[in-house]
Amino acid sequence: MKLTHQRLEIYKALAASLDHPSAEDLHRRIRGRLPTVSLDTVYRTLDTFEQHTLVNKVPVVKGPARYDAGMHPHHHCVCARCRKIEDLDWQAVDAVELPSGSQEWGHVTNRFVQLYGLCSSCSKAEQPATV
Amino acid sequence: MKLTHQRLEIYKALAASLDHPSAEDLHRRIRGRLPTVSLDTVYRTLDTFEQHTLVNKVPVVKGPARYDAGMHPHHHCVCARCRKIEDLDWQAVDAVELPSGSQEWGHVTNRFVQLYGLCSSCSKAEQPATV
DNA sequence: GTAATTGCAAATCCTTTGCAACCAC
DNA sequence: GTGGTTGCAAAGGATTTGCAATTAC
Repeated sequence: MKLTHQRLEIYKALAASLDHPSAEDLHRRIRGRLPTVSLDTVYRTLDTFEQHTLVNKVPVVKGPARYDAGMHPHHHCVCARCRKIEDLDWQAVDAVELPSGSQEWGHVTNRFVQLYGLCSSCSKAEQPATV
Repeated sequence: MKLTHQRLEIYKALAASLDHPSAEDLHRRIRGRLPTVSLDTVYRTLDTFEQHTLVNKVPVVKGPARYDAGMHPHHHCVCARCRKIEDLDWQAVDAVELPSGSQEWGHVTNRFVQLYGLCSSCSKAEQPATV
């Protein structure tokens, strides 16, 4: 894998983020340093990183895919209203043995949990958006 | 919520499915009975069902959203290669208390786990697709 | 009768792809 | 030098929206 300016900036921007940015978020964030970088390069680069297990794509029900450079095992809190995604460590779950059914299903490479609900700021707001 | 033919067929088709179909899958499945139903009605109807907590949208990293009419708490096994999604009961995880961090985050309404990997048929195939 | 729902078409959002120029190795 | 990578533009897939006609209540 070649080291290009674009890849370096994209990786640095993602690693510095705590908010699980989308490809477009990252594109915006690196434009100051690399004004000519294109959005499709960001997409391609994130794909490449994912294949090399440098980043993770976070599954979402709505809107653009979100990315995460923290590769230690962890989970997510997802807000149904503002779509904020926050990391969560939950060792009690990590420690639970895989259920017997999973062997029959196939070969599990990783598990992750999403806690779904309303973040504290959205809890205060009156009209929760739908999932 | 009005009961229309379209809604009834969509709900029946989803409830009869074990494979977590996409909107387009469902559209195809009900066309035999309702030849004029449109895909956008399927989307709108699934949205409506979701707001009434009759169905769940399953978060995916790639491809169209998938739906699930089983509303009892359960989890999913997701194949990285063929994108098959299978239900999984895992009471050991359901029993784990929410971590202390989650209270600070906000109000958690539900939790779900994805076991990610290769299903048994894809495990036998040689070249796993990327996430 | 009335407001919600539908089908159609078009628009929008997000992501991917073909291709020629470019750059890291 | 060469093959992988980029930027551009255009295409593609998934989903949403405006609107007039229709339907459940």
